This record gives sequence, structure tokens and C-alpha cells, in this order.
Amino acid sequence: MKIATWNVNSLKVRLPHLLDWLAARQPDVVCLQETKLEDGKFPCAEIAAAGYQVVYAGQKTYNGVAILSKQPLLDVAAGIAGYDDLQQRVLAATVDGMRVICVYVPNGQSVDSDKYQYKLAWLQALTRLLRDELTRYPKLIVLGDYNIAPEDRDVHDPAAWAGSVLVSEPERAAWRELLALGLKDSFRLFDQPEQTFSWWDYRMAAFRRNMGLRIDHILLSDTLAPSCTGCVVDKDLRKLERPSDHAPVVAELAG
DNA sequence: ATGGCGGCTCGCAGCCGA
Repeated sequence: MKIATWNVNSLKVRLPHLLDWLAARQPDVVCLQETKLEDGKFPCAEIAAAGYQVVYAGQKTYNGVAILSKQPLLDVAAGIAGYDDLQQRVLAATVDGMRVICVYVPNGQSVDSDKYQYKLAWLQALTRLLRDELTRYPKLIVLGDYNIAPEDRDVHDPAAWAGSVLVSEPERAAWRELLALGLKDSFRLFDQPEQTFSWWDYRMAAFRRNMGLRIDHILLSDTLAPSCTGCVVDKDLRKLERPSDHAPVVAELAG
């Protein structure tokens, strides 16, 4: 099965791209971030017509997450239990016995901002949630926009980015804590082309010059990781008119 | 060169993303 994550940066604007992409690629499960839609405005009919069930947790202007699936979505839960968050950033559902958790990690803005402290606290809360979920769901997949480039090879210009938000050591330490729960970065299970990224700034012709970061990730529990047969970034959507600044990441699981 | 682009809003300027 094919399972994907994509930060759409407004589902309203990106819906035509999404529908074309679903038809072309036929992923089984798709997690979306930054839908930026109140639930009453979610395009349910269009997504149903494309052959997908969908659950979503949105808000006006910012954030918002959704899970699309060809198979039924069960035991749906939004947010992080025990962590009050007005921002809609987490959505979980069970698909075919596999727990799927869609995450939109806070950006953090800059390392000296309140938003950065929120990001670090939020990542701690996510770690607690995932530790708990892993006790109940050995087959766990956590995918989304992590807003962390885990290593320097995930950054187009590590020297220019050194110490800044998205690459700072506390963020990378939080990333390693997630992996230490028993999760694998599916992208790094395979040989990959150098300079593979999932986000490029809209400015400075960054996509054309491949000035990007790899910040969108698919984490697989140690139980699930052996069944992963590939993980790629699908850059085609970033080449279209009016693209999202993120490209989808797609993992293939056997069986 | 801290700008640049593109999304959003009780909008027409300012905030936010990454």
C-alpha cells in the first residue's frame, strides 16, 4: 500500500492539485497538513467522489489536518490527549489494523521566540502521546510536516542554516527522542539521491535552484519498518502553477 | 542585502509560514 503526507498550504487553493494527484498516483492513505479550513468548509464531496473516505480537524486561517483513505478510518482521535492545544495539529485513525497519526509540528518561527518554546513543549507532548500509542498499536505510522531537518544532509546549505529554527540542536534532539521510542525514518531506510528535500521557499527561485530542506517525514514503528519497500519525495506537484511550498512524501508498504 | 512569495483575514496591511 502507498501512504503519503503532504502539507498543502491551503486545501482550498490546492484542491485541484490534490484531486489530480490522487487520480494519477492512487495512494491508499494521504495525510494533509495546513488545510486552513474550518470543518464546515471541508471539501468532503469532492474527496468522496475521488474514492476516499476522509476525517479532518481544522480551523480558520491556520493549521488543520486531514486523513484520506480508501479503506475505512476507525477510532478517530484529534489532538494530543492531556495536552490542551487550540491549534489543530494532530489527527489519528486506524486503517486496516495500522494506527496512522497525521502531525503538523509547530514551525517555531525563530529560536528566540515564544513560538519556539511552544514547539519544543509540543514535541515533548507528542513524544508522550506516541509512547502511549505504541503500547496499543505495534503497527504505527506517524507522518506529516515535522518542521525539523534531522541532519545537515537534509539542508541545502547547512552553514547558512546552522543553529536556526528547523535545524537547531534542541529540535534535532527532540527528533532523536521520537526515533528512540522505536520509530524509523522511512526515507533513510533506503539509498537516496543527495540533496533530496521536501520544502522549498517560494522566494529566491528556491525550487529551481533546489535550495530546500527535508522536513516532511514518514516514521514507521519498528514492527512496521521491515515491510517498507520504498520512500520518495514526489517533486512533480511542486512544479505546477500555484504550488504548495511542500512536496508530498510517499512510502510503500508491502502487503 | 533579513528582502524576496504566497497564504490568510469582519482584508486593501499585517501576520504567518519555513
